[in-house]
Amino acid sequence: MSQFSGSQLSGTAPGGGGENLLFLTDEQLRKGIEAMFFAYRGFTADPDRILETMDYGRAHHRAVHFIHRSPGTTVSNLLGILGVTKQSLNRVLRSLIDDGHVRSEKGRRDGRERHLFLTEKGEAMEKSLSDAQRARMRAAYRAAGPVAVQGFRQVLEAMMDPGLRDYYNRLRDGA
Amino acid sequence: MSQFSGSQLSGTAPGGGGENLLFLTDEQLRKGIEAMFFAYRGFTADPDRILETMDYGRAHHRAVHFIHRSPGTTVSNLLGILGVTKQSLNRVLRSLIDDGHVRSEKGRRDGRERHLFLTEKGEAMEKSLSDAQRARMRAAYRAAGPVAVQGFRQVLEAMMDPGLRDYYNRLRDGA
DNA sequence: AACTTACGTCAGCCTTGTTGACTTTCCAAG
DNA sequence: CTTGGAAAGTCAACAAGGCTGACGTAAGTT
Repeated sequence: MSQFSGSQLSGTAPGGGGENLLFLTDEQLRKGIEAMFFAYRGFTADPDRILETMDYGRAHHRAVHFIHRSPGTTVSNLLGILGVTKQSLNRVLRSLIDDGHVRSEKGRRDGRERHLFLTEKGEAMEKSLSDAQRARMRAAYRAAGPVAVQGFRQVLEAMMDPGLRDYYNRLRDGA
Repeated sequence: MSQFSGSQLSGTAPGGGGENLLFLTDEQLRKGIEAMFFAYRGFTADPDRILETMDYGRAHHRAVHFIHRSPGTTVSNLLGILGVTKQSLNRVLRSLIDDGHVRSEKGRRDGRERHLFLTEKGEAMEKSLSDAQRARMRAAYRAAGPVAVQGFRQVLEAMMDPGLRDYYNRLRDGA
């Protein structure tokens, strides 16, 4: 019915030479804030359900995701990405290593560093988690269409803190 | 430089009559997942900094946001939106009421219900929190442009759980 | 009168974050 | 070679914010 009431989203200034001057009312921004809140709930819901069947939490998922993404990454690198203390990360890493999901390897160039890898078992777990999460992403992408997806990524990127945006882009361009 | 490497995002099937058949590789979906993760960090960073100066956390922010949004909402309504237990919400609500940020009013039609409102003090706090959050949203929206914003909202909406999407749309159409 | 709903609250538990302190290992600069 | 500092691991203690279970009370509903 009133599905088009959503298109009060934005516009260019009247008589404003077509430049990028948006009318962003507090209400429109509030809707965006709520969209982030509700969408993030959906975003984490599927993996959360799987995780709780194996005594892990979101913290484990995050670690596993980024170790999968950057095999051989170091602990301090991971600390920077995840933005937690080493004590907090260590607890999570400890249980992942003890359960045989993650392997920690002393650095050859720099012996202080530990390089982190997923074991076969860990890769399997990562796959089951990310399959669930990707399924929802795929459905959302399909429903919204390619143009929307492009915009989605642009806004999210603009929302990141600069340091993390750099990290994100490094991943993006394949590292 | 390689900013156009991001446009491997999606496409329609070759020879596929222009329908909505997207090529969504696991890699592309993974980028979306990471974008959500990093963007959400940015999204909460500013209010988090303010909250910690007043002994509140994200849980308080969420409650205050939705009470501001729907003044007079009931406890059980809020429980549904936030997806937490009443014990958990009550702890947060208790402190907000004790500190004079929230007012709880016995329902006149149904005396079992408690209707929640922000006090003046509560409204002021809400404003300071949402000003910070909106500033980032506004910057991101400006940077990405109106078309991107439209897509951003579409994808997020498609990512929500159906129940929350309904709630979101009810808010959206002004309730 | 009996049942149900909405709310509040007590007690206890878990995860995941925090700080602070201390140790071991190891690279690198003086 | 020594020393300073970085990377990592660990111990202890604590807090926020989730959870379950149980119980009580007020107020509608049948």
